[in-house]
Amino acid sequence: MIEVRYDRGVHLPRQDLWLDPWEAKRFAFVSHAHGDHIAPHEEIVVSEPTARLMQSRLPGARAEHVLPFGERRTAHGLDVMLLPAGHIFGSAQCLLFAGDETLLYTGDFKLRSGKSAEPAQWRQADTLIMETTFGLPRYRFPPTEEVIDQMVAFCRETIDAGEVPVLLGYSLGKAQEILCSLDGAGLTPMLHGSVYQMTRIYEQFGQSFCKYVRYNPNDVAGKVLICPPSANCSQMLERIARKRVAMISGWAVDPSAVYRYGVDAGFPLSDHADYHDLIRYVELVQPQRVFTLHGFAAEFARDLRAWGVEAWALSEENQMELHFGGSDVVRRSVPKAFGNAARRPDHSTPQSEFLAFANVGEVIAATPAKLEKIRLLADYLRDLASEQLPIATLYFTGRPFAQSDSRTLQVGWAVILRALQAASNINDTELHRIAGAHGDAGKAAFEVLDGQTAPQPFSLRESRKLFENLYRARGPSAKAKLLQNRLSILSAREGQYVVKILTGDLRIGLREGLVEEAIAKAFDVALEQVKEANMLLGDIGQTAALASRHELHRLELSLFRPIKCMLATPLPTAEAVWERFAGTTEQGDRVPALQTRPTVFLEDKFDGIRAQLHRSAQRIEIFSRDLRRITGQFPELADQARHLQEEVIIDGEIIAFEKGRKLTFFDLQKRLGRKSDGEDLFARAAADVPLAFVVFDLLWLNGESLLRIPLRERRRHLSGLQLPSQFQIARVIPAYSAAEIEQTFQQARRRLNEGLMIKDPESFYLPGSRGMFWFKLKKELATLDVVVVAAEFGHGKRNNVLSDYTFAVRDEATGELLPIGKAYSGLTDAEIAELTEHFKQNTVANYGRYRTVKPDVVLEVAFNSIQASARHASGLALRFPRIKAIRRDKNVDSIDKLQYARELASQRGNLPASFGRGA
DNA sequence: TTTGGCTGCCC
DNA sequence: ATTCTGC
DNA sequence: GCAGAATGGGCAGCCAAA
Repeated sequence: MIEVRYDRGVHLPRQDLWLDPWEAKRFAFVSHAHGDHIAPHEEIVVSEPTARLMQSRLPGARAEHVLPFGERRTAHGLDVMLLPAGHIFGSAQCLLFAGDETLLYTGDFKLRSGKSAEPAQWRQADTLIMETTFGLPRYRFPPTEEVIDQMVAFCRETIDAGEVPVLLGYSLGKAQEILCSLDGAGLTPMLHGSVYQMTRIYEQFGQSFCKYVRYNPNDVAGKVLICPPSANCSQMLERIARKRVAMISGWAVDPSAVYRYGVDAGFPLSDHADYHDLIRYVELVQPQRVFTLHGFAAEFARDLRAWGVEAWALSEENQMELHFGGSDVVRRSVPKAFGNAARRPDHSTPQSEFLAFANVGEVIAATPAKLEKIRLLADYLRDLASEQLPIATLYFTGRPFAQSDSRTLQVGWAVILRALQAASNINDTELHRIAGAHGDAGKAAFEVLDGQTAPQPFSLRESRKLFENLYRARGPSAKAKLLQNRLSILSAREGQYVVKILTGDLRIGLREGLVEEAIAKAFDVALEQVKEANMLLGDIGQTAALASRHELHRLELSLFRPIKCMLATPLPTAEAVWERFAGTTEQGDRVPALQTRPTVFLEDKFDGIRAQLHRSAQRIEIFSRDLRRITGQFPELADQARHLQEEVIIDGEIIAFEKGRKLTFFDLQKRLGRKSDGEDLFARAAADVPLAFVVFDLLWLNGESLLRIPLRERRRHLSGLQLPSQFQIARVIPAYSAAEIEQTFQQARRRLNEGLMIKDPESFYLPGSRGMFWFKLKKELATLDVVVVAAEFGHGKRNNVLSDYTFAVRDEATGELLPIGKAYSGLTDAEIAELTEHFKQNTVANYGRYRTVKPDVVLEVAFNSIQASARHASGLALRFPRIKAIRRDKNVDSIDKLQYARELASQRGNLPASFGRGA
């Protein structure tokens, strides 16, 4: 019999024919236009409509065997016939004649006749390879007319109730089927942009639809909105206050689908065969053996075997008993072919996956438009095979390992430079000239390596291996050696991207946030779902993998999976804070109507480490702000948490704390990076720097998430907890005016705390969001007038400007100018440009990227605290220094004196300026 | 054995 | 941490 | 308003040079 294999697509090795392969192949049959895997194939067999659909958005030459339906033809030496598959417009099955044997491959198919696809046909075949997305008996779709009637009724009822019906269905195929179904119902469909585009393409090919309009946010009333599933929970839909959302999908026969998709209703209108039709199809084709693909392939094959038909599941994914078919995922989205030139590898090193990755990075770097970046990345990710997808996705966040992976490489600039030098054989001065000239490790790597290496193909899997080996190697020398060995056999572009990942900074104007958006776009899933999954997994690669299989919904918030912190937006004054609340009150939706004045919750802002503690009866973990597990750093707190009565996730701040003695962040820091191996640390650390856990939020209580109840309620639950002695609840003070906020801020400062947190009592806990519900008020301690004594070129886009200034105060005793800190932040690009010019003309000594300058530019520098330090010659250093202003009115004779800075430093707790100089 | 440089992680 | 900038 | 880029001080741990 015809040999059939599976390796990310069905392969017939004797015929050297691939059926819907995921990756570029020499010769392949492409069943329908959902596929985005077409472009790279060298030679394809397709139906005419599919070819035309492809041609319309994938111009360019490739060898195509365009075959009519129902006629036996020869293509590439093979004897084949295409039959309509009924899935979407143009979808085809492939019947292969090999000697006196036949094989029928269905692709995605359905038996019921749809309104926008050719009805399916069939022939007897010896081997049947069939798509079995809905291969469980419970997937039995009701009669189509019945479903359509229900759907129309849903739309009518929704409109009659003054709400907007929203129907979710894939842009290509399903949406047009919906559109046809609404024909004659007296409803006006309004199409989401992507649906609109697809529909227009259908029309170009002669399909006609009922009257519809394009999405217009101001005119949704009375219309039926048709959107792709990804639009659910999107901003576009959020804006429509009164709506009812329905998912149009075969999965809707499952009653839980409504909850899983987060919609109001579901209608099982499917482009796939249901269980009954799958069985019927096997009866029609009368095969001697069956191979099943996608969805419940293993289950369906088992059922067939029970009926006496020889049947086996083909793809490995099927063994996992998914609820969602892989085929739906991988092939659903429609590709954009433009801008893919980058994916064409350099011909010098063909087949290098890593080069393809790097080239995509280059194209993304080249466009400033965010949406374009997202699109480019989505196109790349969508094409990747399941093994490559998680790796490349991770790299686009600039990480060699997942965020939840605690491994660190210990490879920095020094190691990279050493490896670059050895790999390229250039001399030290030349290396430093190049490194200096760019101020960007990646660019320097490119220039250093260009033409100096003997590139070999580098797969993504090998790249992962490289990072793992770099981790394992002990010591900078060993790491540099390892890196050198690899760099010497990479192209310059690949070397550049290896270095970019090592430095943790791709600098292509795209980071985790946009990578999440790209995942959502690539696999047509909701952005919110991607973000939540990424947070819970702590692994964007895995997130992408799950998204590609539409399995994100399986992830749930749970104990010991850290939640991203809710963050606060900084504001400079109490008035500015109050405006945010008072301002929204007038529009009237944030604060309950019964209150005449808005209430805000005030808490002291503690200067410690943000921490999230998860506690069950069996286990306790503490996570840092970046979701790193830091339980080992605070053993006594973890130990005490056992005495809590409940299962909780609490959010708070770990501070250095001892009764009667003010401890600072500085004290706390001494405990921070400590290695925890053994009980001795327990006693020693605790004795050194005693701790307290100040709790200000409760996110989980006895099996239930509290994220989506108001802060007010969460606080109420929190106050009911019995806390161990080293835990304390942050005091909340309600306030009703800017004056009260200011007064409480001053009190917080007197309590030696950093400042004030101002929170909306009605707000939910929004993980990872720095929204308009939490604010922080933190004023500068004081400002110093200082003079710039040295300037440096910056990095990245500040490569060619002197953006980084070292500044000094005057030591009265000796008359010297003593450096006290550095800063760039606070100046606009224009000011930096101006100062660059000035310092270039007033350079005292030029050391390349660093130069001392004539001390004549006076800056007003703000900071939050000042303390003794060996970092600068003044013996003092500033915390959070930033430039307040260029004091053009001052000269070097009127800058602040060292003595004054010392006084500030010596004040207890660095009280605010008003307590110091009396200003 | 001490010290300085490097790295990562807190703010 | 802080701040600015482009989308 | 958000995401990204570019920048600050200071600690502990680790390795390699002194």
